[in-house]
Amino acid sequence: MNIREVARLAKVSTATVSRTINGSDKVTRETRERVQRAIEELKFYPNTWARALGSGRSRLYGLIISDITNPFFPELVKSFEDIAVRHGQEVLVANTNYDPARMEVCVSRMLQRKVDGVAVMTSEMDEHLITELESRDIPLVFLDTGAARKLASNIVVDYAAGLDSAVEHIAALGHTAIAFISGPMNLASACIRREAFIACLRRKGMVTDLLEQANHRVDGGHDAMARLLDRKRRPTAVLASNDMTAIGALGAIHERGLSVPDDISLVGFDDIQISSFTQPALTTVRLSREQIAQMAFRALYSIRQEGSEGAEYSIHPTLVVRGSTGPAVRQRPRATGQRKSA
Amino acid sequence: MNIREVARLAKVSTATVSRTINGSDKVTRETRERVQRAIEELKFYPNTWARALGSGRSRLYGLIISDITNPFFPELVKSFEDIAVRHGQEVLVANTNYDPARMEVCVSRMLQRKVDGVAVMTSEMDEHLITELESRDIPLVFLDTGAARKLASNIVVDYAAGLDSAVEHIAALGHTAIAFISGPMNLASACIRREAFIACLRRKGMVTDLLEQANHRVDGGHDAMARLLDRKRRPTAVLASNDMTAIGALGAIHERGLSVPDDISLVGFDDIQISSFTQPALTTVRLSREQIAQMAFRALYSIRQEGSEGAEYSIHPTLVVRGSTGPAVRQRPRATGQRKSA
DNA sequence: CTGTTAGCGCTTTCAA
DNA sequence: TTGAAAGCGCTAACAG
Repeated sequence: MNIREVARLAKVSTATVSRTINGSDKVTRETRERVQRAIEELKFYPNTWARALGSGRSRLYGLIISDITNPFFPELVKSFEDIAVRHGQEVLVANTNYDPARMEVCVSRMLQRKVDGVAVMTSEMDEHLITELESRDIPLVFLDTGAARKLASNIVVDYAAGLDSAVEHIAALGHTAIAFISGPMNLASACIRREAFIACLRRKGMVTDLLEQANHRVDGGHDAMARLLDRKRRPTAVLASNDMTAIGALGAIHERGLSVPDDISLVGFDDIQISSFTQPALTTVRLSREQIAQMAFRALYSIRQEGSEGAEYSIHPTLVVRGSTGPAVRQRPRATGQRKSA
Repeated sequence: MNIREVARLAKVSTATVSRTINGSDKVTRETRERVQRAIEELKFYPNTWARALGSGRSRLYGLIISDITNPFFPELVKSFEDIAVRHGQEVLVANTNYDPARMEVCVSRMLQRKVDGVAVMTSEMDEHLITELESRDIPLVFLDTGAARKLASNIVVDYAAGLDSAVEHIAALGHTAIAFISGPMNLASACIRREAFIACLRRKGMVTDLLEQANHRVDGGHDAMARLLDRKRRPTAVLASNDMTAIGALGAIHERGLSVPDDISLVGFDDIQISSFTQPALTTVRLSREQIAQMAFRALYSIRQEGSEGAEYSIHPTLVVRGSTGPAVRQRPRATGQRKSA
């Protein structure tokens, strides 16, 4: 069944059916209604492929992420999909699995499906693949990578502000021995967070020797925390580069029979779902995936549909105080009474 | 740029280019190579829609899930996508958000994109929408819903076997007061799990009065566990209908100052990622999403590409023993030494 | 083995 | 406002 059958039933030309489908205003209300009745009667769904072929737009956006099983991404994907569908577009999700080589496959998939734009929400990217996309006039949007160009926008996250608020919070609670467990140093965003932390502490005139590196996963956080606990100078507060790391750290602390936040305060970054369900719930810096998704979609949409140029967008993470942070003064006898601080 | 340009550069007809692209064996090695060189030189990516239009197959499979932010689904999606891409197919993911009304939108999206098959991995489905899909000869595969038909396969999970192994394990540890926190009773799979538990306990001649209902989310598990702990007859072991519920229960137990597994043993269901990272790590019944995804894809693929009929597939969950289960005899002095049982 | 050509279902000028 | 008809890029049947 196709547009011709609808046309026949409605006694109009295929062009008129097409116009009706596309909401053209050059169709009499009467004709439109007749066509619509025919469409419903035949339960006709226009073939999107044919539409794409004819019109040159696929109504499809590509979304490249690292790994959907990384808790950071599902919300992002969901929000992106939501907005896209609301705008009558579809989404093609592709995982790179943190593997630059797979990035190639992803890009080729996007190219074959002739997407109307690609949101690259990962850092495993290859400059030459990006060029590939750009040379085909495909609008792009990045997360914290590169600069805005003619057809490419960039969403920059103000990590520094996020880290600052976390350090402020911790410092206000009287902590001075503050540690940082970073992510892998080959990841740009992990470096930025680490640098922001160091800068912030320096500004406050604090020592910044309590640094450990991990891998942004639970196991890495666990091991890094164990190393911190083995130091002569132990931290009384620990910031982690992301929540997964913090959750690993939490486990390591518990294993030593220590308490959070009585013995050690802990702050994460991202605010993934499970962070509200740990024991205690994690104080963390929220990086709104919904906001990122919205910006990313708008960025692509405005370039592709509204002819705008690429722009720079910025996102400010915000501190979410929950149960894992408390005063540094645990020596006091009434320390246990200060457990709940959220 | 299109197939014609490639043809021109390679000095062959478009048909030959097409054949080369599709790996037809009726092309001389020499010609094929010439064409391939042209393709690379022009960085030509065949337009998938035109291909779909011409051939009648979109090389696109639909995957309908409840909610990508539910930890059960990401792995499923990823595995499905992996297999699909490996077979040169693409995947269109759609979330119903547990809302039968949104199921309609999902189905219509699938229809418009002319997918080659749909994996319906959720239970919010509407019989008439399924009919809609079936009437268009779209291969389907369900998870625990309906029976196999001409163009529809069904993957059935042997919940009973899974629950059995969990109860066996718990019983072997000497527990007799075993509770079950079920999922929402409007969810078919939740009912099956609950019934399987009851049946299993009956078979062992145990009382089955320790039942609570929750919602398959962390908060529900927490509250249900709290209610169990308020009972005169307290359970020494608790099985949860899914891991989220168990994680909520874990929190509730800790809040009362009780220990897992010393005071209460806990078993989950599903084996989602975080379950290995709770404190203690959760003993649970693993329902392999990878297996589900593989079966689902194979089911669709064999119907669509190999002309098979719909079939019934079955999956057996398996027990994963970790730290949250231990002997019921916590009165013994050496109880603490038995903490780690994984 | 290769080329010619008629579609696939829809969009979009261009006329009417 | 509507219709006729020429593509969009590719596939596949048919001819050679």
